[in-house]
Amino acid sequence: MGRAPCCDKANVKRGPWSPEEDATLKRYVENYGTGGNWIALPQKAGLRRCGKSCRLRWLNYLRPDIKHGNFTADEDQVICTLYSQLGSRWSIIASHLPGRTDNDVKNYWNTKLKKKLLAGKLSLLTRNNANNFPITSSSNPITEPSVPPCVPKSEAYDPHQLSSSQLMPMLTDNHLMPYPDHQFGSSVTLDAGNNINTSNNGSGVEDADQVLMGFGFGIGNYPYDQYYINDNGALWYQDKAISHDALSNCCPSLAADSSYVDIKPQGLDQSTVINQY
DNA sequence: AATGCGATCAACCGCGAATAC
DNA sequence: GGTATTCGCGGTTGATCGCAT
Repeated sequence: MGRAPCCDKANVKRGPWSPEEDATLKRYVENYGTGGNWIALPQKAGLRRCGKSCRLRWLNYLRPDIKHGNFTADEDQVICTLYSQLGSRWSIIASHLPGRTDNDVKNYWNTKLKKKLLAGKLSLLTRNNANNFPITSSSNPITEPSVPPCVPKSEAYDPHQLSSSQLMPMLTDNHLMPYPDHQFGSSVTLDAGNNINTSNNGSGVEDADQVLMGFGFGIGNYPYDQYYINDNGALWYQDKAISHDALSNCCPSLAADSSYVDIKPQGLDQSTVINQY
């Protein structure tokens, strides 16, 4: 047996809302509220609409203090930063932008912001703005390292946009050190205070684009799905760490960052790096 | 002026989560 | 504890608009 439909599709109107319908819905919600039941609302309000349609119309268009269009540079940066850390959690991203709806942010990202980034016209995740969000690590940093914020600590860092062809040489075996016992993954959750928490999920798998974007590398199609970047800037792929030499070749200012952990000459293993730095 | 096409964005759909019974 | 109902979310669709040809 399939899922019961939320309304009688044959008897509800679909498509764009008329000004009269908008006025009816607005008047009803302002006078009586939703009553905690969107499904029953259209009948009470005298609308031939599905309850879900009413809810969407109210939340995305009619409710007070909604802003449409004209995203600012600051808002761009917030969206990029949070997307790099959370992925397509549009409702959470929108909650950091007063007056913006998840639908608006999603549309803006899909139609404009993504293209801006691909064209290299927008920088991603500086350390300063990364620290503006209430992101905390929820678990033991040794066994369950956090992913975001995954940027080095120096204030002098400028985000880089690297093409895949620039990045790939960093990720070849010639530049990697093997640590076969360690693989990490993470998940992102919200706590009761609506703070973003990251934690290990045990899978050892990350979305490569997401973390690389968080590191300032821009969007690309990287054929890698297992890596970890620690809070101090050590960049790992699968169970290996990228060498300082490799990083110097394609991302000099990041390699020059004094807080970047160059583990190769020191012969450190991953847990030591995480413990010490 | 007519047509084609890409960009935009409002709206819909289906699913999982949360809640009610 | 199980089932039904509702909510909220993210992915997708399709109508509309503006621009190029």
